[in-house]
Amino acid sequence: MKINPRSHIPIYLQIAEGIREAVAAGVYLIDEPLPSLRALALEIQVNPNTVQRAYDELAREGLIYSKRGRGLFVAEQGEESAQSVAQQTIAEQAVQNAFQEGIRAGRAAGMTLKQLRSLFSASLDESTKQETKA
Amino acid sequence: MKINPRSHIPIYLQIAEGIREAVAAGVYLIDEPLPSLRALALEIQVNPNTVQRAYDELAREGLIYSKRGRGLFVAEQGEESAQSVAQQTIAEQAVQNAFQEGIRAGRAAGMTLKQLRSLFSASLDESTKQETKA
DNA sequence: ACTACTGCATTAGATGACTAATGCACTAAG
DNA sequence: CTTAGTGCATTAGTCATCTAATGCAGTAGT
Repeated sequence: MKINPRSHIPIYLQIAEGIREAVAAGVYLIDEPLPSLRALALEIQVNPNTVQRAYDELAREGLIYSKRGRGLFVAEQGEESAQSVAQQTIAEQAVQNAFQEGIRAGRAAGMTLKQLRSLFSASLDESTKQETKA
Repeated sequence: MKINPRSHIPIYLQIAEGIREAVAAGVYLIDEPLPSLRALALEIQVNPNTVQRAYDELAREGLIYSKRGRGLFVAEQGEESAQSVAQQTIAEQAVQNAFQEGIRAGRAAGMTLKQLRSLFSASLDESTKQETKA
């Protein structure tokens, strides 16, 4: 798993995404153990609490479950859930943060919801254009 | 001007919006003085620095200009800018920048356009909710 | 010059998000 | 029972954002 400590995206969200992708890819199977807090923390050179927070996030999503003293495991609906939601929740946080920042700025500037929606569509068009010239 | 100190929207942005609306409504005319920092601060029961920050924001947008020792004044393009474009040019860029950042992050994570639109709607709901609480 | 107003700069306090340090409680193998 | 592993709770440190306290510097009327 690759972690960028200098990213503006919080480490715990990067970790969560990494696990989510791995589960979706079938690296960890249902009811099989995930890397322990300390093991993963050691691997990516971060505090176990940060890994814990990532696992908390995934547990809140129902992707995994934990047994005290045992370890962390992929939940029943974990794999499919990870596949469908997959890379949605890392962004669900990061993307929504960006969106809300824009919304906040817009509303503070007196924009209506309609205007904001219009701007979003325009932004979407802009982005999809640029995508083809890569 | 109505200010909600308990809103999640920073006070200085609320003030900026209030001034912007007033300028757009023709309450303050071109090259006419705006309320002084302290006067406005006293009126809405807030620190002059907070008002200053609001005026800084508007000055950065080109809506107003300041003369040290004299006061703050509506810029030439201030009124029209506030009416038609203002909330749709400078602010538009800021908003679109935020949106596109979110879109970029989302697409990098493999999201579809549909998912992005859904997330945007969710963000919009979130933002409008928090606006009314207390 | 004095005075009373301006905007502005510097500094500090309050709050929230993120990460780390440390220790507790539980489980299982020996 | 001891031990080495587990997850988890508590606390603290760091950083950015927002707001306030205070003082400086410019302008104009008297």
